[in-house]
Amino acid sequence: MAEKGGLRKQKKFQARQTILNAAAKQFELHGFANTSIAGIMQAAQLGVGTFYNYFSSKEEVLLTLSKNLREEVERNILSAGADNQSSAELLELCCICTARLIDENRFILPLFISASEHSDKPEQIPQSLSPGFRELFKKIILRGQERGEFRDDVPPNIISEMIHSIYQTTAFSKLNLPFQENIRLKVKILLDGIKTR
Amino acid sequence: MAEKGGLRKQKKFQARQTILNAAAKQFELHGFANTSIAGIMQAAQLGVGTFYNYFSSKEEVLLTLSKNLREEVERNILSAGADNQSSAELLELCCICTARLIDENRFILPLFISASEHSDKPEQIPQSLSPGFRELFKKIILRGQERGEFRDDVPPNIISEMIHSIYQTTAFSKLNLPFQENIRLKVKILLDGIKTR
Amino acid sequence: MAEKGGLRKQKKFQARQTILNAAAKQFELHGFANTSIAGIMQAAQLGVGTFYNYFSSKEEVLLTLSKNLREEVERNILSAGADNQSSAELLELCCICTARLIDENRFILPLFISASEHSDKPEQIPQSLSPGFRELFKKIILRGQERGEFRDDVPPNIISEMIHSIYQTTAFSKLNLPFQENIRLKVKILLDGIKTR
Amino acid sequence: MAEKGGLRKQKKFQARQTILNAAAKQFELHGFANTSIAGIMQAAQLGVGTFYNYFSSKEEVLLTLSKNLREEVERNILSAGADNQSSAELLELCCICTARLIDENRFILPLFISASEHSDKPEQIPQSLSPGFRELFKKIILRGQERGEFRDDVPPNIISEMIHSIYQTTAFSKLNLPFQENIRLKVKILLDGIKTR
DNA sequence: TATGAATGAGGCTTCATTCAT
DNA sequence: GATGAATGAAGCCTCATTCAT
Repeated sequence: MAEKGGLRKQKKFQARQTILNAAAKQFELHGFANTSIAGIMQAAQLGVGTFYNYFSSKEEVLLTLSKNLREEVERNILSAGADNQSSAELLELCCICTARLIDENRFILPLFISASEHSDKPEQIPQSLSPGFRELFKKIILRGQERGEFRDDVPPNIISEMIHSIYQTTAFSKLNLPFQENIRLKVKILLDGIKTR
Repeated sequence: MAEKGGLRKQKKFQARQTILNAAAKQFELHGFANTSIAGIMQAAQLGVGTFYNYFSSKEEVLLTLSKNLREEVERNILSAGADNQSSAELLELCCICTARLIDENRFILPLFISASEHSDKPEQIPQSLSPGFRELFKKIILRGQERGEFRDDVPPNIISEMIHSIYQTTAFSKLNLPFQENIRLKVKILLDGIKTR
Repeated sequence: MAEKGGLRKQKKFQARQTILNAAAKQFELHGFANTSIAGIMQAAQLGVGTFYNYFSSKEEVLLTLSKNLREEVERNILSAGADNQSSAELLELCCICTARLIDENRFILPLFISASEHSDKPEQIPQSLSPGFRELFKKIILRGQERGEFRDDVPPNIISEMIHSIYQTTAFSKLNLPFQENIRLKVKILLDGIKTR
Repeated sequence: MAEKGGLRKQKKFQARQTILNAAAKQFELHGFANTSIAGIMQAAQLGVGTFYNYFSSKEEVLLTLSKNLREEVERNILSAGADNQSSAELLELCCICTARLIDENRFILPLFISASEHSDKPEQIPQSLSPGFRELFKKIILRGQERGEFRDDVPPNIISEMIHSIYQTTAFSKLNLPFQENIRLKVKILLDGIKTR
């Protein structure tokens, strides 16, 4: 009985996952606005109606996708932190680690940047990937400022926003440079810009 | 007869302008994707059909709006340049000037960033506001590198892309800080990050 | 004064003619349904509004064009008739003469055939070019029947309708045969079919 | 499950049929160009959107209607042929049989004749009903010419085109004569015109 | 009389959402 | 729970027609 329930739950979970994957794919291929629920479900090889057994809107799918990614990013970043490093080293480490994760899930980033513009229900869409991992950056920056490693004439929020912006726009970069390398260079400039001299 | 033609032309120009203004307003309020042509024309207090006497699509309106702004930005930046300044001063000046212009036309920036994602006809929408003013930034950066004022271990393209990113994302900033001040702080960090020590 | 009035009248007549010509051209190029009044007036190099100074609808233009052609057809046919010919010879002559005229104004024929199907106001469109020249054919057929030259077990109306049909459909013929020759052959069959043996 | 699928499919087929019938009716009543999709669906007592579950355009409906009829015409004609008849008898039989079928489906004929003129997408509309049944006529004519029953100074193509034209235009006849009788008389003339004496 | 900008009705099409099976 | 046909709101666009100049 429990087994059966478990199986059922698993099956349900499977369909949900199938939809999420199909949606991610379609979003990546055609963009959020140009992806219809019918399109997602066709890609998922499931009936249209099934969508509503799991989600109530396209926005919710996006939300879920982003939450998943965000959680993974955070998990990775948290596991990377160590205490005996300089704040600059720590921040660089975090930035590079984040770059790698984003690079492996590029499709989601553009979505976050612009999805709120696309949707009829912008209020349902978080402004960015940041909640969580932005916090982490801020914590490191604060640490650096407290230790006198980073300048403190600029609010930490500004700095973390600037890091954030690097990720957002580099995802669209037309320069002939790998994403992670591009990020690395920009982070170098930023770090030099905030280190106390 | 010429008078008559002139009057007509003037009125036509006015209507066009009315539509552009209404569109800008609506785009700003609801985003590009969520703005309908009917909505624009209602805001313009004109019939729906009139729209098509002036533009063939929403995309064309966006294009026009952006071209107008871009031209103004360029005009302003070009007139701002002086020769006896340090490259850092020059770059800062340009950045601040640009910030001011964008601040006064905020509606257009988000559009440029993400409009291509919104539209069924992305090919008709330029990727960003940059052509022109990005070039200017690059020129100043190069000048700085040649004079030994700026580090040259990072390609100028990367730096100008970074500047660009600052504008793009600051437009969405949720921080409790005026746009221009926000930009100013970030530019300060960036400048300190690229100045040779 | 009279001169002036005449001149004015002439000018008015000219504009009207310009519109008719432009309309004929556009009808020929794009078909009746796919031709807009704006399109006609653009081809005529005249303002849209001017159209309504001369016609009240596209249908009326078609009507006028057809009337003009019909009148020319009739004029030609009437001038061709002679009395000492056999009815068969006369009918053949008329058919060939008509073929020539239609061949020189091909554009109008397709219109007549299908225009009534296209229009919102079918009642305003004559079913065919026939009124007038169909009458003429009927007269010749009757003459032939009275003289015993043509079979009389078939109503003249049927025969003239059959002649009519030859013109209508041959205009669309995909066969590799000149229009007039094609008509000639069909008329030969028809004549042999109605001659008394 | 299979039952369910079957039931669904059946219902779907029914809806499709309903739309086709409604469309045929509307086409017949108002002509192809003057029939709107909304009109069709209103006649079908179905929602407008439902149309697009079955067809992608009015043109496709027409195409389907015509294909159906053509297939029926061909089926009937083919089953009518016998071998021991004279070519004239055979041709007459075919003509009358065709007349009957067309008479029972009058709406479709006018469409085929002129639909290409009506539509924005003429390339999608076959030029006429003929492919198939025109070929059949040609075959009979050739047979007659080879056996010396029909004149051979006129190409078979011309003759079959002439037959074709009879159907096309008789459909519009204003004469006070039943369609099939009208056709019969014309075919008599034609047969007498092509029989060798 | 000539003009052409303004208009809105009307057609087409898409798609999120519902609901009966 | 899975399905997919049905739906109609909503957007896009065209175009005949009007009217002020």
